[in-house]
Amino acid sequence: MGRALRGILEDGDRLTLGLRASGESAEIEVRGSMPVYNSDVASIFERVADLLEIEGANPYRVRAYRNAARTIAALPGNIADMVEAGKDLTELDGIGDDLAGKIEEIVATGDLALFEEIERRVPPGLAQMLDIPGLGPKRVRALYDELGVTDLEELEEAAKQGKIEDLEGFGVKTQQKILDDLEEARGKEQRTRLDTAEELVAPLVDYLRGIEGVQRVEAAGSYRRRQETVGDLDILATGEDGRQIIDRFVEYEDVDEVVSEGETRSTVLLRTGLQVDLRVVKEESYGAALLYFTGSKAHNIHLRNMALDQDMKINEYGVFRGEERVAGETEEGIYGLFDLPYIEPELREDRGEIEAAMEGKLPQLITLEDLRGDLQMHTTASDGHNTLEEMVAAAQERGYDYIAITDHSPRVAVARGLDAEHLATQIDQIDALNEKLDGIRVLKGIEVDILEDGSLDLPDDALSRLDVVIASVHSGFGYSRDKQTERILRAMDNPNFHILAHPTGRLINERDPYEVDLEKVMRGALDRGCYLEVNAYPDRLDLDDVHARMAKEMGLKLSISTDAHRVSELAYMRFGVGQARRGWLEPDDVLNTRSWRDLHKLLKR
DNA sequence: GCCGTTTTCGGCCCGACTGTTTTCAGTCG
Repeated sequence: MGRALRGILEDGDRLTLGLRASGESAEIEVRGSMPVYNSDVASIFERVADLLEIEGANPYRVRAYRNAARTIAALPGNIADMVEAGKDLTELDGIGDDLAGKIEEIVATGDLALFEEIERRVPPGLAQMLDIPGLGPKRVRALYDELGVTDLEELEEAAKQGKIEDLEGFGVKTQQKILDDLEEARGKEQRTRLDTAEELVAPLVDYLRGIEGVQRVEAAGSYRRRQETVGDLDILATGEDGRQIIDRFVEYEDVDEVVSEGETRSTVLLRTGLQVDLRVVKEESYGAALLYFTGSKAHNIHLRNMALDQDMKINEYGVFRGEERVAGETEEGIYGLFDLPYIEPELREDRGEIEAAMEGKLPQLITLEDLRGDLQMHTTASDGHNTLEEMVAAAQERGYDYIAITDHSPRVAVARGLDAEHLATQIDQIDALNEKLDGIRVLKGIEVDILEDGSLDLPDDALSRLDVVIASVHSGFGYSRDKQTERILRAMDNPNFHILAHPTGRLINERDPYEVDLEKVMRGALDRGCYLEVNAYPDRLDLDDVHARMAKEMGLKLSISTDAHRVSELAYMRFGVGQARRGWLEPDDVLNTRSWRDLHKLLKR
């Protein structure tokens, strides 16, 4: 097995499954069948970049590896399949002849000779030291050269012995900070889910707006781009006296530690450990600062390069031609300078949005208001917390034209799934309810389990009575990619199957997606007249943005549904819409933007 | 290592804050 991939596979299911399938030694089985994923290639390139940087290599060469890693990680399709199909990899952003060759090498061998070569010169443990805030490539290099530190353990040892403070460019404070950060890293922090971030942002933004002299406050960064998780919160405020605003900011009651504070920016840690960066600019720079602080970094760099081509310069204060300030009040004004329409924050990932804007081909992104119904929710009949009537009342309040009630099937025993008999009872209840209702239609549905062999967990004659059949995988997460893919396609063969729910099964920060060939699943859905779901539940967001876009490009329509288990969760729709927008989806790409009449036609197979 | 309506060579985004520096390097976003 490739050395570089060993770390990735070690604790995953793939290795175990390979063993089970063949009964042979792991070495042979894994080498013969081991697929290479985009994340494998991206992670090798990232690690090469880290080590090259520590080595003091040309920074632009380092950047080339990072750009390539980013490009590959964001590809909807599988890079190994592209190699197999003989596609020209140099057509990808930031991939030239050299990197194309290296990708082919990784796909063919699972490994990269260059990577092993660098690892012989630079201890690989040094790369982890880059994750310590305040330690960059130069300092890591110095720690290695001067003290012989090669990994985090030795780093801690050196700091405890007080060896670091004596190094040139280091001091007592730096040494103590390293110790503190190592301690904190043991608490294992991860990125914060978007819904958690929302809870923290709202009161903080309120507080900032209440500070004297503050004109505007906006949460920017990945939060504004509606990324599924945020690494930190970037908040922009406008006002004349930055120092005064920052003095009040660091007094916010939830601040645990002030990392830095200056005239225009400050970084603090909240008690949850979440980092918050506040940037204060004058009102005239609002647009430029919002653009800068919203990112993504790649989007900004792209724009700044366009500015350079036209002898202009973009920074967080405005756009300048020589000394003259030519824009900066609004984001629209800055985009307008380049003859571009406004680009929505969710698109700003440098995944082709600037090119699309130039050609006038930006998508008209779906909004919350476009949705006319919600196609997945649960009631007390299975594992929901509210009754059928309560869910319907809440949906009416949201102004929906229809909702689908989709309780679990029997297989999900913990959820007290409905058998055919209980389902029949619910069908009668819904029929009776619809008689009385005005302005909303309750669709009879189910979230039926896809069993191990790809059959569905309820008899066809029960399923055929329903308006909407959502099917999903709740077991057999460890199946091989091929087996999982076949299982799902087989389930879709059932003519009652409408929508595949949470298609990868991932739980953000908790469970990785199961192995499945999504492209094949999507192709299969297209062929059979089935659809996939963007599950809006903030722990799931499944499909994610990249795969939602992949579906759109294949012409496959998706539903956006909350999977609500209580009335309050119907409001999760905003998270699903955020992912859909990041995936470039327009109203027409989404099933439940349609009237029930039109949706009903689409569900006929 | 990539890339090209000015370039196949010579560029490659830009500024704030900290700590250790006495004029700035390193890091970060």
